[in-house]
Parts: sequence; structure tokens; C-alpha cells
Amino acid sequence: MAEKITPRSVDYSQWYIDIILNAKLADYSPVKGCMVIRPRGFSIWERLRDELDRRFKETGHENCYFPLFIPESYLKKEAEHVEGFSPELAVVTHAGGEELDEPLVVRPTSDTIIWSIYKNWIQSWRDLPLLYNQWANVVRWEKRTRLFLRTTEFLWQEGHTAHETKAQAVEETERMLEVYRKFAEEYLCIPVIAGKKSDAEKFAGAVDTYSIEAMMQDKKALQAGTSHFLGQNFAKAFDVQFQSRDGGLEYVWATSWGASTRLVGAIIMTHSDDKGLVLPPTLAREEMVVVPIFKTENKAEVLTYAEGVVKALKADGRRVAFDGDDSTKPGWKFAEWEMRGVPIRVEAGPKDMADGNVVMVRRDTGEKQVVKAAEATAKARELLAAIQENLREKARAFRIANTKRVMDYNEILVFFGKETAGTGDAPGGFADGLWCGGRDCEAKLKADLKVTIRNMPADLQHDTSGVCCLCGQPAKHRAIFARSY
RNA sequence: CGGGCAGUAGCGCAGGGGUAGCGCGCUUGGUUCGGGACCAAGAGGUCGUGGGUUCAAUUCCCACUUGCCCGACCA
Repeated sequence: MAEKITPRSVDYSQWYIDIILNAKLADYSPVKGCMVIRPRGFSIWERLRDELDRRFKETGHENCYFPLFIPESYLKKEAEHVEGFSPELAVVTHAGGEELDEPLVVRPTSDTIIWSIYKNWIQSWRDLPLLYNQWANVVRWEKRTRLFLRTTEFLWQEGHTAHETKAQAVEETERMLEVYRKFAEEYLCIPVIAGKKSDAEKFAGAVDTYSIEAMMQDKKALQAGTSHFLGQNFAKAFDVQFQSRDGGLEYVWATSWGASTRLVGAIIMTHSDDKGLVLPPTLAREEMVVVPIFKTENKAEVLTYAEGVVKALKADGRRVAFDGDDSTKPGWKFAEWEMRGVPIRVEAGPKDMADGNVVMVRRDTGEKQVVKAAEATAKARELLAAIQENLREKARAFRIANTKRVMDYNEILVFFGKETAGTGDAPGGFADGLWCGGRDCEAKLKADLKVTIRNMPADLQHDTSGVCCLCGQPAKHRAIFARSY
């Protein structure tokens, strides 16, 4: 049979699509830019969603739900916000067979409708902080879409908080960025760089936007989560004031933060290989699959033996699939389960049965080992932990290997390869350099090389002495430059 | 939104103004079974949608739609 997955080296985009379709994570739909998430893809989302939700609650947040439709006039109350979103809005003009008096926007984000309601809920400093989050779908009419990474409709969570003081709101913004950072690294095994966005890249309506940025296997950056300090912009637009401790009337300070189904795309592109999907055990629907290997004459005994192994693993809390189907051969099953990204394959055949063994194979390294069946549960725990760790460290090593400190524009030109800008052959990665903070430098970089400032890493801002690597003027920030999704 | 390519069985593709083809997959039976097995018999199609030309359109023409690549735009 022909290869199902296009190798990364041949066509990275096609590789990504092949993995999604062949591993049955998602499919296309009749509606432009909208995808169908299939059970195998949705289970990844469910697992990461539940873990993220747990971490939000751990930091004092509560879930709620606001309407899908937003009166058009609400969007217009915050000038930058409407300007930023108007090109990608879907608007409902008719309903119930009649034209609506006021069109309803299908939410691209819920900031406006939430703040219109917060106005009613906040009167006193005693009502603060308000720490709410919602899990929802949003619609942004994107011109160019890609499965999981940029779709017209997507699933996400949006946290919207209100605070008494600026310091508290800034602290919340940073706290949630840190929640995302740890979550990405611990749970998704995606190392990220956390930092502040440049003014040109920040959220429409925010004072400051922060992001976590990950490096994909094609060395492009992917924004994997954002946290915004909104200042008093939305409070002023929606007139949300509270009576302070000293009796004065003040506008509240706000934050918002979000992460979306795009994370599923990030997971695919960070870990997978030419055989298919590779998943960290935390995210895998099945942590392991047991494949019995039998002939007709020994089928019953081998199945019994293999099922015993499954039972022991399940009793130890493992999520285990059992593939006892007799219409396909073992080799076919091996390839199939590798494509699906199951972290460990357990083979149980007549030879293993005779010796009381099983064969355990790691998806991430392909390493095979023979293990006593009695020790399979302990070995499984050990291997799952090792896989989780290996995927994280492999991704980290890849990013480090493809990150370069740059001192001047010539080094940037060489690093990103001017003549190959925008093609799949472009070299590059993350360039780490000093920046004057000027919009012109940023614009020139984008025009010349399609490279943007991803963010300004918090842990590098102690060292900004020197000159801007783009223009040679005195530097103000240390930034990460990269091509991005 | 502009340029290019594509849409024919579940998937990959061929074909061609006159009753629709191949490979894989699928179903049934049998033999196989430690890295994508084999034999036999079957099932499966309004040829993306709508209109036009024609005695006749899946084929020619127009519009629309969906996908991929490039560009512009962009949380």
C-alpha cells in the first residue's frame, strides 16, 4: 500500500494535513473554513480543556456563559476593538423571517457583551475581583484557514476579570500567562517563551498583550495562548465604575486571557513524525494498545493471555485499547496505532506467552523491550513518564538548537535567508536580539523577510544594553523575531 | 479578497458528447497471522451544485461552491 503520510521533508503543510485526516482528528465541512472535529481529535481537546479548567479553578476562577449573539452597537463602543475585529465579523441581519432592527454579531470574542453585564454586577470594591471564565465557540471570518490553526469557527476559553487596582489587574494578567506557560510545558510538553507583545501585535483594545510562543518543527512560531491587561479601556467604554474604599468612584481594571483549539494544532506540529501522530501520554485517549498476535490454532489461548494483560493494566489505572480484530494482520495494526499516536504498544504473541512476557514498544523512540507480564504495569508507568519527559525535552532541544542570538541586520538576513523568504526552504527559527521599540523597524522586518516580533521574553529584559539589531539605535527591549502561523 | 491547481465509488486516480472504469479499501466465505497477507464471490456512483448549448452533457460554455498552494489581510 502507498504511503499515507507525506514526509515532512517533502511538504510540511501536506504532512500536517495528512496526519489530521489519517489519524481521524478532524475533517472538512461544507462550510468554508469550518472544520468537523472527530472523536479522536475532540478527545485531545477534552483532555487539555479539563486540565486547563482545573488550573483556572485552582487560581480562583469560576465558569459562566454569555450569549453567542452580540448587538452590533456593543462592538462599536470600544474604538480600537471594533476597528480590529470589523473585517472578520459574521453578522445576523434576519431572524424569525424578518429583518432585525439591530443586526446581531456572532461573537468574535465576548469582551463587549461581558462588560455590558459586568456594569450591573459591579458597584462596590467589595464586588471585586470578579474572576470569571467561559468556554465557548467564536467566529472570525478568516480569509485563509488551516485545520485547527486558523478556522472560521473555533472553540476556546476566554477569561474576563475585573479588579480594584491596576496592580491587581497586571498581577492577574501575569498570573494567567504563567498558568498557560506551565500548562503548555507540563501537560502538552510544548516549551514556550512567555513575554509581552509589541504594540503592533497586541489585542484590539488592550493596553498590553502577553503571549506564549512555541516553535513548530518547521521552525515557525505559533502563539499558543494570550493574556491581556486591558487597563480601564472596557470599563470606560461600558461605564463600569465602583465605589472605592475611600468612597470615591473609580473605573475598574480589567484583564482577559484565552487559549483555543489551535493548541491541538500546536500539539500535532510539535511532536508528530512521518509515521503519524505522536501524543504526550497526558493527552492520549489510549495510553497504550495491546495487540495480540495469534494463528487460528492458538487464537483462544493468546487472546486469553493478552486480555489478562489488558485487565492488569486497566486495574492499575491505565487507559488501554485492545485490538483483537482478526481481519487485519499485526503489521497493519502496528502502523495504524502508530498513526493514531498511541504512546505505547504492547505485543502479546505465542512466544511471549510461552515465556510469560510481553513486548513493549515506545511510540516516541520506536524502542522495543521484552518485559515480564507481571511487571508490565510498573513498566508502563515508567515508560509513560519517560515518554512525557522525552517529548518535552526533545521539543526544548529543537527550539534551543534553532534559536540564535543576533546582533545586527546582516545576521538577521543570513539567519532568515532573504532570498528564500516565504518558501518552505527558508532557514530560520527564533532570532533573539535587541530592539529599539520602533514601529518602523518592525514594519521593515516584516516587509523584507515576513518576520515579526513574537514577543519580548520577560526573563531576558534585564539585559537590554546595546543597540537595536535592526537599525543600530539604542535598544529598549530584548525580542524574539520569527516567522509565524 | 487577487493569482494558480483541483473536485468522477470510502481513499487515490484514469477516462470521455451516446447505459461509468482501475487500484486500494469495504461485505461474505476460506486460507493466513511477530512490521501494512492471499484466493474466490459481491456491494457501492444523481461524475461538487445550479443554469445554458445539444436529439442527447459526467464530458462543451457560464455562474456558484469546497479544498490545496502563492499573495494581500489578520487574533
